[in-house]
Amino acid sequence: MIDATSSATGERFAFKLHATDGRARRGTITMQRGTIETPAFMPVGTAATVKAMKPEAVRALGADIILGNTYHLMLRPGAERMARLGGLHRFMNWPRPILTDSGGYQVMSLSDLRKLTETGVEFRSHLDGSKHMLTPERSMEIQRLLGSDIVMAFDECPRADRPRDEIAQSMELSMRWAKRSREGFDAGADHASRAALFGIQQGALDEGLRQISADKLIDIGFDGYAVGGLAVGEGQEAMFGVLDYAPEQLPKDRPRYLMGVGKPDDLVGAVERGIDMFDCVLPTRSGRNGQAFTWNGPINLRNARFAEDVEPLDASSNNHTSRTYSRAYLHHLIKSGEILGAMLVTEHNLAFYQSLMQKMRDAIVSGRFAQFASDFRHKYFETSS
RNA sequence: GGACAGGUGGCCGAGUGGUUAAAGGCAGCAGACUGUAAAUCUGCCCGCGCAAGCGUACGCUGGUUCGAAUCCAGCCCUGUCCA
Repeated sequence: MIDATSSATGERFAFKLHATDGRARRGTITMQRGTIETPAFMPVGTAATVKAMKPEAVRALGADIILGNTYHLMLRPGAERMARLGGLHRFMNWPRPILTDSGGYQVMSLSDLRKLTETGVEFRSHLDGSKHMLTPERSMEIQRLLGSDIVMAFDECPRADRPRDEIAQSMELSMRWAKRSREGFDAGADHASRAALFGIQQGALDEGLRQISADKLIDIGFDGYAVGGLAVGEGQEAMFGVLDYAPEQLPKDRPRYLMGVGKPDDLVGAVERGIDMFDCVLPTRSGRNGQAFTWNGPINLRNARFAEDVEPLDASSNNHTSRTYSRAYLHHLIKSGEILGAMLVTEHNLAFYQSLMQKMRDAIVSGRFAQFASDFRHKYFETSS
């Protein structure tokens, strides 16, 4: 039984639902390093940094939790070294909760550099070609050495366009790995008494496979449940199709985490369907590439139309950067390859994402989520500003 | 005045007889990015045309040749050096 047991310094993991509106949920996750207001967006900090952002600035924008990555940190600086340095939180000066991905995504994204077997995955480092074995047990150990608060089970994230029998086999493998992840996590008793473990549902676009996967995960028992294997090229319509049933296949009293999603309109549609947590590289990566998210849709600040646009990105924002620097200036910085351009647009995008989550949380509490979603889409998909 | 070196598409710069509307880079104009191998990647980039295609192009003028950015002559210009 995976209960939200207390330890000496407070609750290990507790999820409380405060309000629902349709299928949308408003809740709070309480952990020793802090609370997480849901629906939550978690900025991605793969290599012990939310790129172009100081951690204190990430926090100031409203993030309660960020992501780290097992695979990348295993290669550099190394899990054992990280442990000697006092763990990821101290290392990067982020004292709040950190969720670490298990390396499962790299099984797909680095598919040319790895060999997959029942035991696990042998990676050839994209940095120096050295060989590294990642198994469910080793992934759990690395995440323990990092000092992760929310540990993700080690899974295989297949492309959604694979044939059904391949998807089925992959899902079954991920479920066997989920069991081994559970056992590996529990073996690190001291860490397990402070951290949480999430399972990851697979099954691509197949409702039956998704159900089997959910049942197996529930049988193993996790603190939270992720919907994995989406936003990997299937398109929003297909993704929403899965989200019409997948969240309800998972326990109501546990957080549901949609991994790797997404665009602002993806987030709205997913919250609408019962998702509580998200992470995505889009606000940070797009920020570095000159794309800014606005309430009137995304804009590409490289475009010539912004060269003399004195308007800020969002005059109504409570974020200083968003309402201060002109589009013309950001256009100039991005086109010039100046570091500050990446920093400012990243900050704006993260502020926009956190603001979007805050608005969704407020809308759920006040029972007007459907109206909010409708208004959001109306503005977002109108002709852009 | 003389000796070398050189003048290529917005810029830099390959190309030394046909496969060249002319490599590559930059700049420019767009697009993409979803558990980060990404401050990255892709497309367009002489004019007209939806296109097939047509027209104009490698300092200028003339010549050699079936064919010239490429060879020859004269001229103009730039750089370095010598007087």
